[in-house]
Amino acid sequence: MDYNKSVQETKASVRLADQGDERPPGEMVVKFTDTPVDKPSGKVNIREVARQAGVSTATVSMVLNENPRISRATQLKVQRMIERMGYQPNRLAQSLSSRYTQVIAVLLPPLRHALADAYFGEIISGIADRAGKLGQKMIIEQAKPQFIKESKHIELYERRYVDGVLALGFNEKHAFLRDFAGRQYPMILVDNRFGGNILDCLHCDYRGGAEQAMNFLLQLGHRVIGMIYAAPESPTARDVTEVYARRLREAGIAPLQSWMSDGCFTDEGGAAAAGELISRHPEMTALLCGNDKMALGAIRYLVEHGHRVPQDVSVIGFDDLQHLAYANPSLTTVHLPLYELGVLACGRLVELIHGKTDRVYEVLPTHLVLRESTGIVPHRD
Amino acid sequence: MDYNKSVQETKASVRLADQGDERPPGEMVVKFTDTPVDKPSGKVNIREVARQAGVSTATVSMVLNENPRISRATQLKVQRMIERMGYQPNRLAQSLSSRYTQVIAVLLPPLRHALADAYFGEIISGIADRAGKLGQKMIIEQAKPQFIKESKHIELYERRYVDGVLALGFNEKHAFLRDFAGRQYPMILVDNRFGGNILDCLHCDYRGGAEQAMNFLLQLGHRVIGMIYAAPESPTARDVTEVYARRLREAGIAPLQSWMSDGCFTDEGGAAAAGELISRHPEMTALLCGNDKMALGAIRYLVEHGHRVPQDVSVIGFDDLQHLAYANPSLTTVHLPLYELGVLACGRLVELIHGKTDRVYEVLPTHLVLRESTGIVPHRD
DNA sequence: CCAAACAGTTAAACTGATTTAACAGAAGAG
DNA sequence: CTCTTCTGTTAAATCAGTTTAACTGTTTGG
Repeated sequence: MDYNKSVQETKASVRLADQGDERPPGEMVVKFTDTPVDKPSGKVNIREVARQAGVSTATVSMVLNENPRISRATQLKVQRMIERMGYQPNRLAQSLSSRYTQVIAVLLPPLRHALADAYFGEIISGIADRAGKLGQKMIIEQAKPQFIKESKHIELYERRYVDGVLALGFNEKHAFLRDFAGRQYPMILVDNRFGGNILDCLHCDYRGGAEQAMNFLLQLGHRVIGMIYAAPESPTARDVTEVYARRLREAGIAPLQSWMSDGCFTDEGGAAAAGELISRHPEMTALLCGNDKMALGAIRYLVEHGHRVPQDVSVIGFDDLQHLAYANPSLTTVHLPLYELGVLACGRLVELIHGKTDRVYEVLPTHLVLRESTGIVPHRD
Repeated sequence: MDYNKSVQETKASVRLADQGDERPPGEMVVKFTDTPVDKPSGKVNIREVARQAGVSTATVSMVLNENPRISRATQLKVQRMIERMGYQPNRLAQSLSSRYTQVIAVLLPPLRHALADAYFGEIISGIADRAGKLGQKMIIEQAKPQFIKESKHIELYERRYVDGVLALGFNEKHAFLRDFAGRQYPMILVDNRFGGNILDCLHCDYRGGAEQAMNFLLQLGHRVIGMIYAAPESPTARDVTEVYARRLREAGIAPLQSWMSDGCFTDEGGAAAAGELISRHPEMTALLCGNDKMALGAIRYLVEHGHRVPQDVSVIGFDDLQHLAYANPSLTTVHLPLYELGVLACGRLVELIHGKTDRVYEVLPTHLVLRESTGIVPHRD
């Protein structure tokens, strides 16, 4: 039957007038007006497009979604009409009826200014670029205690805000991550791993980076090497301290517990830790730092207290943040491919969302970048 | 319809149970006592809640939206049921029928790693915090050329992705901003203004900051003061150069065009510009820089080429980025209240979205932060 | 030549909320 | 003892899409 013929010319008022008489459900009633084909005023929706193109909304929807069951002729006809009317599908309606919101969330720890942190910024940059290419929008959310307490991380899915989450800067202490163990809600833990391999995750090769850094310091002749670590509950952070201790022992050096100090991943913490280590062990000639910020703080402390870097003390960081190449002295550091990590994480997450079931676990290679903050061990009498 | 039936089956509604229908009570009991009130399986939607609570979906919706027309008794009854069933309204459906998506977008310029930039990060941090408190989600979008060409910035509204946009890091060169002049789409230009006051905007008091910086340098005895600027198409950036030139003239100094160089807002650019200025004018004793990054680059160049900072050359930046207090030397800089700017911008945007019509235009106070990169003019023979 | 397979399209049933006009019942006014 | 007003609640329309079963024609196979 021709669709056009089945259309009845009915006005809204008419329709209301005869609503009493139990129309058979099969009969379709469509408003039909004699307006010109183009209707510049008012919002265009799929029904309007369908009417003007002389097809059903199902057809328009299928054209929109490139369903192969639509013939080339119909496809062109509808596409032209979409073009002419400047129609753009309402994505709320699309998401409501399809299974996907096309939005992912980036979850950050509740640090004061997490977004101003170059470490997170670099990863998010990668995520954003990839998300854009995959047609995903990205929302950013900070996991404040209140947020977790109210299970807002699950609400993100349940209320259909997002299809998936990328969690940055969390570790095994963050118990809420266990809510994702069932894989009911697509989530990838970025730049860390989780005990028992119960979560999908991706991280940089901190172990390899630490290995390179320690080899370099040992080659330069350093023996009394301190370590400014942070977040011992983080597996990747522990990787660094483990390699640090192992390489020292392998070099015939017995590291003391007092060679290590917690710098809390901050500049202030790094400075304080450096102060502690140097006053405990004035003979210390090198410091391995868990991130660039702490390294910066450490250098700041050392220089302020009359130790030259690198002539008296060498310092190595982790991260390779952009502008620290411009610090004075510029920082020798382990380069972490944070941008690439973001890109990869986003891609993998979208795969998970679309039903891929393989456990995500990848480790991205790192390498040492030599700059000015390291030098050969000073000769002392 | 089935709604009425379900009302009768509900024990809670005693009032309704004995109304007109004259059914034998046995029948009602038999029918539905085997269905527990809680239905753990399957998604709960508003219809399910309404049925279990013995009310209509309209009532549940009104309870959800705290409509005062609902009686206290009904409100409590429904709220308890919502609690019991763990119901959470689908926000896609809510947004589809209400006028609001409860999402705002942060639009960033197409810089390589804009998100890793502390300047943007600080503002976004403020936006995120405020947005969270106002129940808004925040999506982040980079305005690549392709994005603008395809009018995706308008699509954000038309396809109901967002209710409003905060534009960061744009200036008068960015023609797409004119699309917002009609105020049809709520948008606030953050940390800049736009010719003819045709856009809502908020920015820091660059003029006042520049004034303080110049006064300080002049007080220290500096006469030959260079300026590393950037983005001359940006009104707020021009504020700084204008004040720079004016204050010099007011101090009886005639600044040359060659005292200024473009540093492109980057470390590299700052270093290059410093090199240019110092080689053109070896007698230069101070540099005013348009942002902290360029100041950092400039210091780096100077130190590398045997100029001591601040003994030979003083350097002042703009921004007051967190970690530059830990640089060596630490940076004297004009503090911009970027976090607060973000907080305010978000608040104002939400007001616009909710129909406020006053033109937004505010200027936030700035102040000079004294650190180590500035000192009195060196004595030369 | 008839039945089965196939291609293209549509009607109708979803998705899950909000909103408005209508309505029933109680209270207050005359 | 009516008539009006006020309150609280509901039915039904609406937002704007997707999806599926069913329904035409048209080929193709036996």
